[in-house]
Amino acid sequence: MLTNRQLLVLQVIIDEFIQTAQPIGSRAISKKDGVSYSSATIRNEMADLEDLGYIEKTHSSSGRVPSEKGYRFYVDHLLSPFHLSSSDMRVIKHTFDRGMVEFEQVVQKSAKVLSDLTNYTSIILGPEVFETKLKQIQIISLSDTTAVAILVTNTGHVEHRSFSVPTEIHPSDLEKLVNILNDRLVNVPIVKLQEKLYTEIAQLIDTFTSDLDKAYQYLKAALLDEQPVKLYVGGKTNILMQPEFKDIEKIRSLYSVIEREDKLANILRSNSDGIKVSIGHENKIEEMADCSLITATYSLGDVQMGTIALLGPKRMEYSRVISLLNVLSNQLSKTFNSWY
Amino acid sequence: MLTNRQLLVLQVIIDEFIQTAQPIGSRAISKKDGVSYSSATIRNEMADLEDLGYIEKTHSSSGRVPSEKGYRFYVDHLLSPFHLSSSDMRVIKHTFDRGMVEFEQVVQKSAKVLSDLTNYTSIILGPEVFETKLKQIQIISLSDTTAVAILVTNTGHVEHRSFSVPTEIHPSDLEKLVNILNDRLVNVPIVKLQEKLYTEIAQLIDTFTSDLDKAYQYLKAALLDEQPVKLYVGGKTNILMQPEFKDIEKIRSLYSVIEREDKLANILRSNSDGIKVSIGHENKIEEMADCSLITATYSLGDVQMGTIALLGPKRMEYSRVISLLNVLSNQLSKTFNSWY
DNA sequence: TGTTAGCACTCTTATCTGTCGAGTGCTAAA
DNA sequence: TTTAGCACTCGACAGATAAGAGTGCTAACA
Repeated sequence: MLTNRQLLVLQVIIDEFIQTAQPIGSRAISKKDGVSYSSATIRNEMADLEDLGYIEKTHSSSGRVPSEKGYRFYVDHLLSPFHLSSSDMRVIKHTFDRGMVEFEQVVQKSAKVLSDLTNYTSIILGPEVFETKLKQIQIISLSDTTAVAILVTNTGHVEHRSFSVPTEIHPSDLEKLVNILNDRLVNVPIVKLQEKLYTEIAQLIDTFTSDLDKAYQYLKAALLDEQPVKLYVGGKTNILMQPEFKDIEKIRSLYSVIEREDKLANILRSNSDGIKVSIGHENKIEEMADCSLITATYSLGDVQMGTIALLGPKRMEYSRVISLLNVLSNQLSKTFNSWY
Repeated sequence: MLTNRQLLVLQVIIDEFIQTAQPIGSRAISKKDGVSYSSATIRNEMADLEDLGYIEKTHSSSGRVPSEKGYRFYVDHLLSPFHLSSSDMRVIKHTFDRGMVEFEQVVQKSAKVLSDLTNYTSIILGPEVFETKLKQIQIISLSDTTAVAILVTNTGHVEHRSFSVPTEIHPSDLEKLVNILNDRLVNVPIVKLQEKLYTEIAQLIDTFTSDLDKAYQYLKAALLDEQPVKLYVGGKTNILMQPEFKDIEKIRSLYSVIEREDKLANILRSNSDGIKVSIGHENKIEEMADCSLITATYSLGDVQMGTIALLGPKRMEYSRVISLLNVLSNQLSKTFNSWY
């Protein structure tokens, strides 16, 4: 168990390091407001904190910097509830007040606000098709040989696929087919689509002409194409401003992760609920060992819809960032719930 | 007018510098295959080339590097027609052979191929709405208060907007409205949509009930929202590998441009036809003064559809890159033309 | 017993110095 | 016209030195 004084010292070190990114010396701590001990006393405490693994030296005669264990402790026990500055709140309110009606727009603006306010990189995982249901299928012929299929979900999400139509398939067949599909598939969860298409519908189709079957084969291929993950990243270049990333190699390896949207999406998805903080090596991805990732979820009703996250150096303004994510995830949930 | 020997020396310097990124000395040139003069002779020629502004020294006793004027001359006069290696061709063919049917997919894969093959950053400007025509408008109600409007163009492009519907608007009104719109607007160029909506349609609506007018107001707002530019960027991190960008400041300023999609789109749009090379300060954007940008266009029939570009250091493999862009822009045009 | 002052020690950082080598420009000879 | 030779320039690199920040330890003090 840490003594009160040790807690104080640890807190000062981390608070200070978060601001300056420089190792903190005993003298600097003893001169801080609220600290009434001499530098020698502080030195003793620091030696103990180092033994316990909460802080580290960068070299044998340097000041101390927080270790990952130190950050973890800080986040778990030392975080004071933070009140967002009124200017922060104003910016957020202002963003959400201008009555946006489109999903992408809301998410994109949110990502921008987040990265602008924090100078970190924001990542938002768009709504999963999970639990969303099919509202309608439409097929529109563009020419004799091409058509575009449009799927609309109950959340207002639109997916579309162009596909080529062999000339031997008659437009009326397509139309019939779409009617069948709409009959059978409306309100089916998107994740069940594939299954339904392969069993129930396939059987039904069999009872019709072979022309219809051919049309079905084409449409099926178009509909079941893997759907890209919707990921919105804001402020990618903010990372470049952080002094811990003055090394090009680090930037390169980190960017190589950020560009891999599928990987990133998986990481974000792993957060089931609430706010989660991953510090340094707590991140499963080796390349993110120098970063912290803070994720929060937003939802539609009771259904979790997506994830919103901030990626920055381990030396993050945890308190502020967590408050911001809280406010923003609530805003997102509120906005979406107001729509449906 | 440059002598043949000067041409030779200039060519060797640029070829060599493109490969090594190091200043080239007279001795290195004289030892090259195809050069049968002593280093002293080369030195004299180099002094002349420097006076003429084609090459520069990095310091008073260094080897020479090409100047922008030198690159310009190289691109205009010294470029030998380059034949793509068979492996390059294979990669491209392989990408386009797998029967893609969707616009976004094709463009995205193209961007990836380009950046992978060159280790530069590829930028593709998606099809402009210019000249595309409206194929169909659909409105699908999601709930009592929300609906999504879908526009399909003759090029298979799909745009959608969610919007909220006040309860006083009856679904049947919306339906009527859509029928009117489809009647009047199908085959109207997208760029003319706004105009038409404001004049012709507005008048027509006036003759109906005021309910319809209200629905129209809502729909109009949804349809006329500014449409985002479609820009696909591949291999952003490739820039980090170039030795000329080992300085973080340069990366930051360059990335700040790449992230500004609207700005980037404007630059690409300025290329009207064929292949265009912008070297260093020839780029209007100050931040791109250390880069070269090579753009090519692709088209549907006679109509120019979009632009495809590569961004790299001034020290680019111009010959290969130009060939690649040629092949790829043709492939794109061919693919799209085969669809419609 | 907890706290503090003092001091030797360690390590980083910046600056300066001298040396080496690559490359040039010029001159004179072939 | 071409080339060999040579003095000169400049950057890169390796030590050397000094300054400064910070520590750990010991002894004195309350």
